[in-house]
Order: sequence, then structure tokens, then C-alpha cells
Amino acid sequence: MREKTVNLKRLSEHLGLSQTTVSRALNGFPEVSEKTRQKVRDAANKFNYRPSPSASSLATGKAGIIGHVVPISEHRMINPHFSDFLAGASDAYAKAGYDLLIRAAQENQEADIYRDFVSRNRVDGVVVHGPRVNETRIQFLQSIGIPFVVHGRAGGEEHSYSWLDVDNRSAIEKLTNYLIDQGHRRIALVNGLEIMNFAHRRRLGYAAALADHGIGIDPDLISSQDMNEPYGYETTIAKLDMPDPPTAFVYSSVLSAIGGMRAANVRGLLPGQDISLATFDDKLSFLQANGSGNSLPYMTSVTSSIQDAGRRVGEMLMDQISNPGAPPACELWKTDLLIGKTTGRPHAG
Amino acid sequence: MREKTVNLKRLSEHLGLSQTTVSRALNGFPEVSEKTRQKVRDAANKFNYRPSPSASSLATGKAGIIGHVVPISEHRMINPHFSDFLAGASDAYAKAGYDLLIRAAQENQEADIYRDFVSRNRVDGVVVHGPRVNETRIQFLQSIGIPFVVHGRAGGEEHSYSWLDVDNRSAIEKLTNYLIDQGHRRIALVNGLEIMNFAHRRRLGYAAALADHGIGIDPDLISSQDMNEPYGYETTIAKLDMPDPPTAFVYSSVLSAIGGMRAANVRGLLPGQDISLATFDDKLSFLQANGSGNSLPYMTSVTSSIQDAGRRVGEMLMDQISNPGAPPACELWKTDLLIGKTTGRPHAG
DNA sequence: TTGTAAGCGTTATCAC
DNA sequence: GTGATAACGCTTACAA
Repeated sequence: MREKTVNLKRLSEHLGLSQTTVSRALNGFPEVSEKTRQKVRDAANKFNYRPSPSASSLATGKAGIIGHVVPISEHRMINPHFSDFLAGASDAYAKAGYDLLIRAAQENQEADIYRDFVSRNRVDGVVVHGPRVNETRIQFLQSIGIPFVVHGRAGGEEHSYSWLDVDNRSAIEKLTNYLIDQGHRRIALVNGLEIMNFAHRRRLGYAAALADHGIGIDPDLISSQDMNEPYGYETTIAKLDMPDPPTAFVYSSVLSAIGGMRAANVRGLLPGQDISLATFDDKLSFLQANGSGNSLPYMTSVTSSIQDAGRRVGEMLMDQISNPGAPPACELWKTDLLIGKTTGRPHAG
Repeated sequence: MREKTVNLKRLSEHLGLSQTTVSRALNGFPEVSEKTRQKVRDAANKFNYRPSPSASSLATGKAGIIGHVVPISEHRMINPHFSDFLAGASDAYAKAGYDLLIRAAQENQEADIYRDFVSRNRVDGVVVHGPRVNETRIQFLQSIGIPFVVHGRAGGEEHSYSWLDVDNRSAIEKLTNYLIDQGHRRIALVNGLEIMNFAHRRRLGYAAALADHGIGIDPDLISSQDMNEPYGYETTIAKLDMPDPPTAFVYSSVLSAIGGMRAANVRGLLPGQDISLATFDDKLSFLQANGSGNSLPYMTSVTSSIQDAGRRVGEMLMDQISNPGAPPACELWKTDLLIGKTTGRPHAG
């Protein structure tokens, strides 16, 4: 049953045409007659002909692949945020006929990998994940001249490259303001790693909301780490055990928020009653109901689908690749504030 | 700063050697003299020469890429189990110099994609995810003759292909037995989709444990769906609201178990006291503490790292590709039973 | 509208 | 131990 590999040569021989004509017919060149094109298409279908990517890549210099570099280093994990983003992006790639390639990067190897991508012509473009406050990759990518889109921003010359970002600052500001309006004064921020640009901006939003209401910042109420469940749990427990504990918590991710819920539970506190919990919600798919509607508006949150962001970044990259001349595209997404059941007035009930 | 692309031709001209010799030197052929090899290597490093993947792929027929097909269809999501698995697998690929490629599959396109992979020589091997009870991909892959390893098993001729599986049956049997030993009689199973082989086997383990203790099966205590948080929540709520509710729950994934915890919380039940919750734990990385030790032995569970499984599957595939003649390799992994704080005797406290 | 032939950057088969 | 030379399968000037 193994199919004999039918290539352009054999196909054209069978058709009694030259390879050139067959190639042109298949690639939609205008000069080939409609009759010929049909004949060629039919034969191609019949013999299940597919051009070899290596060969066309060699001939055209296009790989048909988008690269993602994942730093395996610090946390050694591919997290749900990342995979949700990829789910969206790969969708956009697929629609444009591109494949998605992932390469794990050790410690400080990222630059090397990008260089490798370019010099070997492995990929046609890349996505930059998790820009830092001091980001070096962008300049580097510009210097080696490969199309890229950044998920997030990196400060500096923000209009010299393409990016898509959520308005992290205003998102957390909104959330914090809401809690303040509810009467809270001691509000904890369980943030992501603040060397990351997004976490830095969220911190600014938090600080702005407090400042606007004349509330001082208590550094003990702020923590900054990689966002996962145990982190959310332990941090929440620690803060609850403070002499003067916060009455409300803002989480940078639903992952740590889940940990926060667990902590509240363990301490016998009912969210929405005894304590207020609010979070930034990336709408991670495994937390969404798979059925008809979206899942419960359970936690108070600011939301923005990271999967949608991935899809859009993918589209932007596709655009950039097909229009190399076009100027950089930048998009700043707003978030929605959703009032759930995990917040209320302090010490109520 | 853009580096001029240095290829084999230019490198060999620079060295005053033939392309053949340079290629042989770089690829470790024994016949080339050590002196020449050193000279070549030095020059290659100096000029940062990297062979073009398209060109060598064209010449050798090897793509240097492993393909993963993800069905975007039913649940339209890349879930944490999948990405954790990938994290492990990509590690093994990277060590062997392979890249990881992901292609999203619509509805019933999977076979098409595999065919495409083979006929276009896009990848050198694939991993089969989530085998069903009635699995068709395996036979198909055997027929088109591409190296593959299955994560899980598919019944039938289990020694005709390579696979790595967790002993799902005995895992859930262990867990159920433990709950029975604690005195529980009404035990709910919040299972994955039972068209999936793993979920089917888990159901068997559950049934076996009950049967061994002369406990009848109540179909109302069993549910089978895609594993996520809302599913765990809603199912748990529904079962708790039964006239004769279960005193213990077994979850097929920590994701639905998290939903179960939330449900217990909402119903005012303290896990370990008022109700017992146990789960199969894949050790998803976002639920592990990032610091030193592993996270809290919090929930009672049977554990097996899905990331380790991914790594091993990757290694097995690498082996298979380098030794095409070797017989299929099969591994069945045992799970560890971990007694946590979420289980106890029924109605205790 | 179609065909010829060169080229993309490797590896593999022969010779020497 | 080293070197011509022919594949590999496609695209694309350049001709016709």
C-alpha cells in the first residue's frame, strides 16, 4: 500500500507537459491556459502529488515554517498560557499554509537559536514571547533581519517593530479601583515576575489606583514570581497570616488565583464574604466549559483571551511575511471587567 | 551586521578543499585526516557555517523534524496535559538535533496530514496522541511506513508497534481500593471521555475495585467527559445534590479535581473531613512549585509525570529512527499512590 | 501559452 | 585521504 513518491518530473511526464508548465499551473500563474490548468490539477489530485517542502524551500528560500523559541531554562515548563497562545497562533499559520516549529532554548541560547534559524533558513518568521523590562531580543532580531511579531511590548522604540499587547496597566488598575470602591484599603498584589514587561506594567496599574485614592503602598503586600498554583497558595497563606492581613487579593493569573482559593479554603475563609479575590483572566481554555456557553462568571476578573491574542499575532506575522515592505503593526487590546462572586465589601457578612 | 550566508561552496573555496572533503570532515567520516578535519572545523566555526536543512533534507531524505498532529476539532484546545508532554518530548528531540513541528488537524483530517507528512517528507517520525478505544491511526501509519510511537495503547496487536503507557487500570484500581479501605461505599468516578483508551482502562480499574469488594456499580456515580475545571465543578455539584450522594470522588485529572475542590468549597464541605477527593495526577508543571522541592502532597492521588512520559516517548522515537530495523519497544509505567489530606473516613469529623 | 536549462546547498557514488 | 560529478525536487529567468 505504500505510495510510490510521485514528483514533479513523473507528473509532468505523465501529462506530456514540461515541469515548468505543471509547476506554473499548480502555483496559479496567470499565463497558463485554463484547460491545461484543469488537466494538471486533476492529475495532481489523482496521483496525490505534493511538492516537497525541502525542494521548494531550497529553490525559493521560503521554509513555510514559523518558529517559536521556548526558554526551557528558568522554570523548565511550558505553561498553559503559552500553549493557549500557540493554539491560536497555529490556527492562523495553518490557514496560511504554514507549519509551527518549536525549539527549546537552554539558558542563554536564545540568540544562538535565532541566528541558527536565519542562517539555515529554517523558518520564515518568529514570535517573541514574554518580553522583559530590559529586552535584548528585539534589537537582535532586527539586526539579523527576520520577520517577527512580539507578544507584549518591550519599551523603547515601540513603533519600530510589530507587537500585540494587552493593556496590562489599565487592566489591573481597573481591578484595583473596583476593590477600592468596594471599600478595601489593604489590597495584596500577587504578581508575575516583574522582570517581565507585562508584570511590570501591572504593578504600575496597581500603584496608580492606590495613589489615586491616597492609599500608601505596603511592599509586604506585593509579591512577584512565576505564576503557578503553589505560588498563589503559599503567598496567600503567608499574607493571610500577617498581623494586619489584606482584605483583598489581586492575582496576575488565574493559576495563582486557584492557589489563592485553596488558601482561603484552608483558612476557612469564604471568598466574597470573608475575603475578596480578583484576578487577571487569560481565558485559558482548560478553565472554560467545553459545552455551549462560556463558563461561569465566577471570579471577579479582567479578561482577555490569550488564545485570541495568539491567533491575531499569527495573522500579523503572516501579513508581515507576505508584505515585507509594510510598516510595523501594533495593537493594544483592552480588557473586560467582570464582577464575579469572589469579591465584596471588606469584613462583610 | 547581517551575516552573508556562507555555504559549503564558499567555505570549501576558502579552505582550498573540495566540497566533498569539507562535508565529510564536518559529518565525522572516518577517512578524512585529523589535521584536515581540524582545519575545516575551525573555519566552519569562524564563519559560523551551518548546513541548510532544506538542502541536506533534499539530499538525504531526512527532515530533522518530528511531527505532532493535534486535533483542534472536538474541544478546540491544547490542554496542559498535551503541552507538558510536549515539553518533555521536545527535550529529547533537541538532544538528538531534531526540531518539533505541530500541525493542527480539523475534524477528520488527521489521516490526510499524516499522508502529507510522508509524501512531502516533512517529518521523520510522529507521535500518536490520545489513542481511542477503536483506534484507526496506528494501522494507517504502519501502512504508509513512517516511524511512530504511541503515547498510550490502542488494544489489538499491542506488540506490533511502539508505545509507552501508564498503567491506568491499576492506578485507578489502587485509588479506589484505598477509598474503599477507608470505609467508603458510594464512590463517584469523574472520568475522561471513555472513547479514549486511557479513560476506558481507568473505568475498568474502578469497576474491578468495586467488584472485588462486592460493591455494585451505580451508573449515576460515573461521568465521562473531556477533563477540565468546569466539568469537575459541575459534575461534583450535581452528584453532591443527589438524594444519596457519594462520600468520595475519584477524578481522572487534577484539572477536574480542582473543579471538585471548588464545588466542595461552595457546598461548604471540607475535603478530608466531610468528603473525600482523590485524583490521578499527571504532575502538570504549573501545579508544581518552581522552587526546590516538589509541591505539597496535598491531594490523595496516584501520580505519574506526563512530562517524563513525553521525554521517554521522544527518546523511543529517536531510537526507532536511528535503528529502523529494531523491534517495537513497549513500556508500561506504574504509578505511585500518595496519601494526601483530601481523603478520610466517610462522614467523619 | 509552453519549454529549456540553470540554480538552490547538500550528500553520495565513483574514481584517483 | 581527496576530488569530480551526479543526484535530490523544485522554481524561474530566458527562449521560443
